Amino acid sequence: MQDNTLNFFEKVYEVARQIPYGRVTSYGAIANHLGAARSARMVGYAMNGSVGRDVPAHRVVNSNGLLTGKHHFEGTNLMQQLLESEGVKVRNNQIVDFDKVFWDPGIEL
DNA sequence: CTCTTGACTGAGG
DNA sequence: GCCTCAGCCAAGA
Repeated sequence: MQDNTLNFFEKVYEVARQIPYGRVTSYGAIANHLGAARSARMVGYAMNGSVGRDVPAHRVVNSNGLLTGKHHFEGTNLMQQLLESEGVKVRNNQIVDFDKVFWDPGIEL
């Protein structure tokens, strides 16, 4: 499905959608894989449109493993619940074993 | 075209 | 370890 008309947003969706169960990644990692390493903010920005798509935005966090985007979810801890539901432990809006659950699109892809 | 905003990141104190 | 500053790029008004 390599649509030649892949927009920046859609590219982000494609990668985020491939995040395996119980794994997470960072905006920079996705952006880097897209070739726009300096566009990590755009990745998060694109996630705003991820609602209504098959994009598990709750699996995407910042480089610190902090759930920066939890405010964009419905509840106050919905994002955390989703992660914990997948086996990802979260502590104070931050992923505990971030190094272990981290998923690098440039390595496993 | 110009300005603002933003779910980021890395470097410096 | 914590806080602050600057750079980065894309979309919307």
